[in-house]
Amino acid sequence: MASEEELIAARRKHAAALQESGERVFPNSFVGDDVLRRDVVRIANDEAARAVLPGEAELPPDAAHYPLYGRVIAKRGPFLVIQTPHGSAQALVRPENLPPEQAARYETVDLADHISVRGPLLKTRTGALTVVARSYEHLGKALLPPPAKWHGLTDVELRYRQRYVDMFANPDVAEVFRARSLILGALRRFLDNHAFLEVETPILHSLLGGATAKPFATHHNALDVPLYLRVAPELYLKRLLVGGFDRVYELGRVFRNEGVSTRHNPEFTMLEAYLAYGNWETWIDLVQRMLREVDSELGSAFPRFAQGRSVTFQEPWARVSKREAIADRIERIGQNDVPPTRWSKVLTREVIFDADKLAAAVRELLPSSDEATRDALRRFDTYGGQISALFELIAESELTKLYRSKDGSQSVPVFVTEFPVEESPLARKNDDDPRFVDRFELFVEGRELANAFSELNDPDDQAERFRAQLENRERGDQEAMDFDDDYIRALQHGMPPAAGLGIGVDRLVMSLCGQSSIRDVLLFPLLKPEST
RNA sequence: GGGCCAUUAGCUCAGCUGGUAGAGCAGUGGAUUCUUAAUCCAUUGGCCGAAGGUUCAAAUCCUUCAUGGCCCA
Repeated sequence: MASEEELIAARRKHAAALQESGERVFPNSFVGDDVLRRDVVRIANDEAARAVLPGEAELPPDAAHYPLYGRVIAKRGPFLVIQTPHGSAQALVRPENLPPEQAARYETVDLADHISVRGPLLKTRTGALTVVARSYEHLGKALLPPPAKWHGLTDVELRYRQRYVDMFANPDVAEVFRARSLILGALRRFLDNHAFLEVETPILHSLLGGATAKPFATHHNALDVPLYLRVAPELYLKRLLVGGFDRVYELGRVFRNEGVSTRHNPEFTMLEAYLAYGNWETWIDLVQRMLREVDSELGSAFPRFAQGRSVTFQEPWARVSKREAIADRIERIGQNDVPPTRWSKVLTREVIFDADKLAAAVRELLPSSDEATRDALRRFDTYGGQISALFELIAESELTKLYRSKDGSQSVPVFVTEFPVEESPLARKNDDDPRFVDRFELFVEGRELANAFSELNDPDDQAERFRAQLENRERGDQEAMDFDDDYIRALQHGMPPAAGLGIGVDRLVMSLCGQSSIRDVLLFPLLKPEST
């Protein structure tokens, strides 16, 4: 008997035997004592604490009994290994030491069942802690067989589709999600401590805005209106600045109707925070302090995630304009594996910083460029647009090589500034150079992790930008924003000078926990429906 | 959207230029009962992702499709 059906049949047979013994297959009367259980598991995994346990010979007859309950993950001789949220510990179960009806129930135990034992603690001959079962209780049946104990579950698709199995079969996986929870808590703690108010704004939007992205469309039946799942909470959060909340943040899900990849999931978690009476440079300071605090908290609770990382948050971060980054990238070819580029023939620092010379250089290289490069450079026919395109084409991928820690062993986070006004429809223009907006993006390990800018609070300018978005849409841009009349009205009531920050929380968790795929930091990443 | 790779027992994997499908774990029966992937003996278990094609013969070669992974856009 060993096809899947037969494996299940064997377990159902055990379940039936339990039932006949007078026990429920899925009882619910057990109440755990997690404080004591936690102690047991702590001692089991702490060599110094184990050392003082008595051996079986010196076990006093009145020794205190401790509980151990959870999922049975291995049977070794007379021992059961029991998995708990705090780690694993083992129990020594000798049927002859149990009341007969409990011994009979122990006969029905299968791997992956939930059980509980109570008994004194002792040190085995090999120095391991064991709970000597003086009582045994069945708590719940697993009707399906668990994955192989040694290899765990490695089939990636099965891991994502059956995350519940992945979590108990691969304890490292569960650890990432505990770390994720801590990171979210640390972000909240930092913002709460800096007078930010956590708010919740609508996820169902009737207008498309706050980011340029394709939305998911849905429909409200009773009102008979079309709705979108939000692509960003931005415009609602800024309405709150008008309303008089100086510092707000929202940590929540946004939805973008795009492809999936190692860096993209259609729903992902975004932190957006807004502060009034400050500007984008306020965020340069605050976001460094915030991420360093989060990093430190993670490092103390989960040291393994802080070790061997390719990026450090604790050393000074880099800050460069896109023009400087392009110039650095050209000038440092050959250093630290920065590769050559055909653009080095026409680009020098002088050319990059001169609109006319840059345009001439682009004209020179454009005809011999591939299609993707030509598309990128033609997207915005302006100096700022070309700077932005060149940054993405040649500099962005090299950031981790260009900006390093003091000893060169790790990359550092990089603030990239200088965004053309055309690609920042909600950001305030720079006072000295209106071709650009007051904005940065933060790159960590070459991935865009955060984005911040001074908020546009001039309603007339904002209305202009919305109109430009509508023109983009007429030219076929499916990601263009709607014209939001109510948002303009809000700005007309006066929004204080302000700046906002957005952080891709999933990408932050990826960097902090050393995970290379976004699916490894999402409990249930989007997959195509299982075929039947 | 493009390229490459994968899909064989519940899980993890072998299976050579084509010749009737294998192991470990798990399961079952027994032994053992201080083990650390427990051990020992015996034993069960397969639509070889799906559909076509080539062939005397296909897990193996070809085509298409499905699902997933990695890289690129």
